[in-house]
Amino acid sequence: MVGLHPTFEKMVRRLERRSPLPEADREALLTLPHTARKLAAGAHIVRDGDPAEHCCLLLSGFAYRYKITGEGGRQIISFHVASEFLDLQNSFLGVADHSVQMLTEAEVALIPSAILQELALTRPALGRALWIDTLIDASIFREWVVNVGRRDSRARVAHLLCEFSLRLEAAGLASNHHYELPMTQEQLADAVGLTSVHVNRVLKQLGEEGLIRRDRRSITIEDWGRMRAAGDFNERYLHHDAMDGGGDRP
Amino acid sequence: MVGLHPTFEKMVRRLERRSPLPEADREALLTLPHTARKLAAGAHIVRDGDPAEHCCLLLSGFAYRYKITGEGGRQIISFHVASEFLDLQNSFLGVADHSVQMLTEAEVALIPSAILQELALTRPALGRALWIDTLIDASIFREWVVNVGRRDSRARVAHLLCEFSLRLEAAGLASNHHYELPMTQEQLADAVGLTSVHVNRVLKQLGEEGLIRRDRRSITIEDWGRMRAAGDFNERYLHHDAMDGGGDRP
DNA sequence: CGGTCGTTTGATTACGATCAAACGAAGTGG
DNA sequence: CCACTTCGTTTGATCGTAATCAAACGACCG
Repeated sequence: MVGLHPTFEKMVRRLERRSPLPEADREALLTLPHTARKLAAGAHIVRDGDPAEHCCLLLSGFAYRYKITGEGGRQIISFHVASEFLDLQNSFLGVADHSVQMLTEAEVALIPSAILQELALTRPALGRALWIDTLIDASIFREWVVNVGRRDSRARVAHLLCEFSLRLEAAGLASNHHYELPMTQEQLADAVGLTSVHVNRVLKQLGEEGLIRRDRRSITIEDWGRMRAAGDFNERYLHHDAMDGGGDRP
Repeated sequence: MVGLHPTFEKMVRRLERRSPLPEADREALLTLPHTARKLAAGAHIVRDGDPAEHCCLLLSGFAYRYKITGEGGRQIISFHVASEFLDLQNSFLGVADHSVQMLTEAEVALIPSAILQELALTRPALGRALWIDTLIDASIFREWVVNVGRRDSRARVAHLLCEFSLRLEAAGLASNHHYELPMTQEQLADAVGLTSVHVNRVLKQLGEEGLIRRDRRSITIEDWGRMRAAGDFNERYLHHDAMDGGGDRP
């Protein structure tokens, strides 16, 4: 470990937004033993069925999780931006039940699962913060079940674009509902359970309706109110607002 | 609290299957302060938007989580059987982002979130066991995203029936792939993102193919191998096999 | 300047939704 | 005990959204 990547501090700040950390815990996170690695777009960090030996912190770039069905279809399960843990999910459960792949060129820090578990279980405040982090992931999964299960194509795509807008903004990668989509329409399609052809048509329609403007892969949500309505989007599930969790007794 | 409901012990055994607990932790779980309550089918234990003050252990019966879309559609997000916690998900995140409703008449134990959090954070082995519990929930959510996102109607229904078979068996409520479905076809439909009419047709077809036999709401999976194939079902995501989590260092 | 990958558009198909109605089982009250 | 109601299941007919098949177009790269 040579020189600490600045994203570590971003990660700590992100965790602290939910649950304050004592100085010692912050320090423990910043001195986490790890191996930094640079990965090309498309590289896998975990494959379905792998033993989960290390947990992966995304230092830069984007990644996504997915599963492949028996028919060969791909369903993308979540997207991740820098400063997020890719694998707290798998690392407590011996074997990975899904794959994680880089969406763009990216840097990651591999942290031995055992070390992170040790920290999470012996430092209550840190345990709480990390637990909340995985619960928010789970909350997003739930919303995605709803998205692919009960919304029509227009709403699905609009919903995803709204989610990106808020998550990228929180990560400092978007402002004024304007951002660069780091993925192809095919990947978008695999996230919302449609075909890329149909996603393309929906994007076109959203443009014609004046809800979004596109230029290459940059997206601008022109009318947030109508877009929220189109996507049946309610940001509560992101739990971006800080959190006391109803937990600290008076 | 008068007399301990036997399901508490079942819950402890369930948690221990994943991560062994010291006697003190087991004791702490069994002496958890709580309010027992009997609920009618259809009663809500949490509503979307409620503050999450207590965590709910299901003592008997069945329950499910769901969200309602702006269009009025309902998506069921998970089902739960006795001895499962209904609300570890919400209880660390101040506000519930989905509703939980009883599928059948049921008994529940309401446990103050703060108490459970306290235990989970100060007792490492217990924290680990509960954390794994929520991670398995999350794993099921991921599989459901795949199910509704990328499988056709026959596979979706078959998959859900396979999942029930294993989960009910683990809970002692099924054997030989035979069990009583505790829900209507409409609820089934809302879980797989189809209409009840179509679910009915799929069930009929699965029967004609000799994959299942039905009598009222009892289901028998006649040919587990073909049913698994039909549902593209791989039980790994249930993480029923015990677990060391790759975590305990040698 | 090809060559590859992703986007865009068109034509046709098909799966599951919707609308509608009959049927069956369980529960209620006269 | 039998009408009567209610809720869930089953079946049929038609409709519509998104999939599929196919091809052209555009951007970026070696």
